[in-house]
Amino acid sequence: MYKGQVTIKDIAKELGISPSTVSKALNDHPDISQVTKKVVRDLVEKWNYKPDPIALSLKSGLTKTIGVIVPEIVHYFFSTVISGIEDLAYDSGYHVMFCQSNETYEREVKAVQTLLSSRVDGILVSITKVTKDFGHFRKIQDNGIPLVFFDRICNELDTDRVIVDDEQGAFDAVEHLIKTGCKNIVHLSGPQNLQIGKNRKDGYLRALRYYNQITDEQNIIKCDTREEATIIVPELMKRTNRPDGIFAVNDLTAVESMNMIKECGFNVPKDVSVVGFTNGMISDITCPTLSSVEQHGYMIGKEAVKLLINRIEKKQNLPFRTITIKTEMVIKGSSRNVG
Amino acid sequence: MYKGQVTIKDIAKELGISPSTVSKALNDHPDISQVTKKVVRDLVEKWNYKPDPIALSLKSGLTKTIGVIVPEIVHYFFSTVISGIEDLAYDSGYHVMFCQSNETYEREVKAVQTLLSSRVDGILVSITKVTKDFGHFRKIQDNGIPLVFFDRICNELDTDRVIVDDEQGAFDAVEHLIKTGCKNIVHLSGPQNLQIGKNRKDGYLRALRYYNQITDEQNIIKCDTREEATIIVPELMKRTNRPDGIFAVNDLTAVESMNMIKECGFNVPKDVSVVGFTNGMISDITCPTLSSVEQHGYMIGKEAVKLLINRIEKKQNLPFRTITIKTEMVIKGSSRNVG
DNA sequence: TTGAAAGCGCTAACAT
DNA sequence: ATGTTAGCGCTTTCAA
Repeated sequence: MYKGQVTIKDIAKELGISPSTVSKALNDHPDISQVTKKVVRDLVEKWNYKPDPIALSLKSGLTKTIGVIVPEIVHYFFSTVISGIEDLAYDSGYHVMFCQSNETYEREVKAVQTLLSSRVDGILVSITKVTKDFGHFRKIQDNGIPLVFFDRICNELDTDRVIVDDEQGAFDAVEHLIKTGCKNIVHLSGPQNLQIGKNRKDGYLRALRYYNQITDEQNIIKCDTREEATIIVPELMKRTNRPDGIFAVNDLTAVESMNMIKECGFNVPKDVSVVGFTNGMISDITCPTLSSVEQHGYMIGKEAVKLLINRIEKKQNLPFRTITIKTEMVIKGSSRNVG
Repeated sequence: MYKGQVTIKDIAKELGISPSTVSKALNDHPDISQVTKKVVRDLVEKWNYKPDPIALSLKSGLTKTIGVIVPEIVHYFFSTVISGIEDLAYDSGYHVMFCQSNETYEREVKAVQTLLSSRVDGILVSITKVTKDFGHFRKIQDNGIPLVFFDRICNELDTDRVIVDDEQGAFDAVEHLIKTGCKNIVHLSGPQNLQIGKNRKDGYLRALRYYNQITDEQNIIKCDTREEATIIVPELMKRTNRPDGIFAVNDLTAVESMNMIKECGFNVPKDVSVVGFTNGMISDITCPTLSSVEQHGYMIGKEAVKLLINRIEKKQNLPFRTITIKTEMVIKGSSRNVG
């Protein structure tokens, strides 16, 4: 406690009443007379008394804090989700504690321990690309702490979830490529242990089938980082059946693909159209600008918090819910325009 | 408190000893016998007892939490700083609570209140572009809470600080431009109420003078966002004394400048060299890649936490320190190579 | 060597 | 309408 911090006792002593009367007055308890309430409130105002949240927590067992675990905040998508989380959480009277897993399993486990040990009231998680064991998340549930997954979810646990309509988003992206003339579309895919990786691939495949294009396993390549794109895309461009469209699982991979295509002497979008996923800041600053699937990260963050706080504050065992956020195909310069 | 959470009382009861003995045993108090300590530790292990941080906080008055206020985490620089903060803080047994000011004064004030009301042990701040009144920060100090500014500092308050050697970084950038043949270098500057804006301008001017180039007020233009660059750079390119070099106050402005230059029909770096500041992720994915000044955000975060924790844990009134982090000119594709 | 009791700031059941 | 008391989980004198 910081020196000089006013407590309920100080107020009580000054007013010559008991601490509990002060407490009740502040909580607008019906027992307390209007005059007393007024006197108390005035002094509270004057002395700028603020209840100690620590003491409150000790009494209630609640910390009014929610924990968040994300892979990396450098990614535009996660930073927008975090903004959504922050805004709604603070508006709802909750604090937020962040941990980055840095895409490693060990850090993710450690983050869970950290949040658990600081007694957060609930936890929001987007898992790493490499998480295959979910024991640490089960521990959260065993502790009776509400858990909500967003974007990169875990299917093995019963929880609330907020997901992006990845399958439809991917379908829309590939449909756009097909409608603008692409006949040989490659999908640079994410890891298939992540649901989002699978769903985006499924959307890609559904679009090809829907428009009677041939699906070819050779056209689905695991490639979801800049580094991988640097190696893989030049190889693609050397194929005899060179792709005329690329649907990448994220913006960064898409952008690096564009760069590689240009470096190989081809034009984007004339020779090859490229579409990314996220519609982040970088998609606006490349040349050409990158057509991409908007994910509405801010809204995902808000919905996830809403679900979590609801779970924290209602005692009843509500059934688990999964909220799906619609995507939006944003056409920019890296894909040919219709017509 | 979550149901089933083991307390010191449970341990005591099971072992038929008193809670205070358990407490002392766990804190390795010399009074307690080795046998008792062993027995206590074994049961603690077995029952997975963890002391309640809330109770600890109430006793000690310390929350082992530090608060951080940054303008926006979507910016690469701030997200790297945050990573540094997080890593060192957690390793030192502290939790971290983030707030974004979104570059507005109101949000910044609110963030201070939020952190103060959650009783953090210390606060780390990088101020907004528009902050001109510092009463909210003074309040932090009045509460006796250690405060450390980083990057965007406040000069009106006596505090510890971690800053980037912006002046030298800017000097290096402009020196590089001069040495590679630029004769008419424009500086797209940041707001001059921020020390970093001033320092980068000063470094720009010092380099020009050092190399006997003419300094011209017309060549210093307040422009530190993509939007501004979209308007300002095309105008620059229409000047009769068209610039052959641009030193931008940040990467995003630099990148947008490159795009505008290209759109006006000129080549980067042949006609105009461009250098940014931050050396963030985007500087690697543009064409050409962006030459930029590396700021070492991760290290800034670590140093800031070090300073803060030191201040929190030492009772003595140490003199305030300012740590300066060296920058590094990273030459890439947007500036001509020497020779 | 161990235990009893008080207290951190607050609330709430139970007096008065 | 107001006060007393106990207790949240833990530490820390002080007493045994």
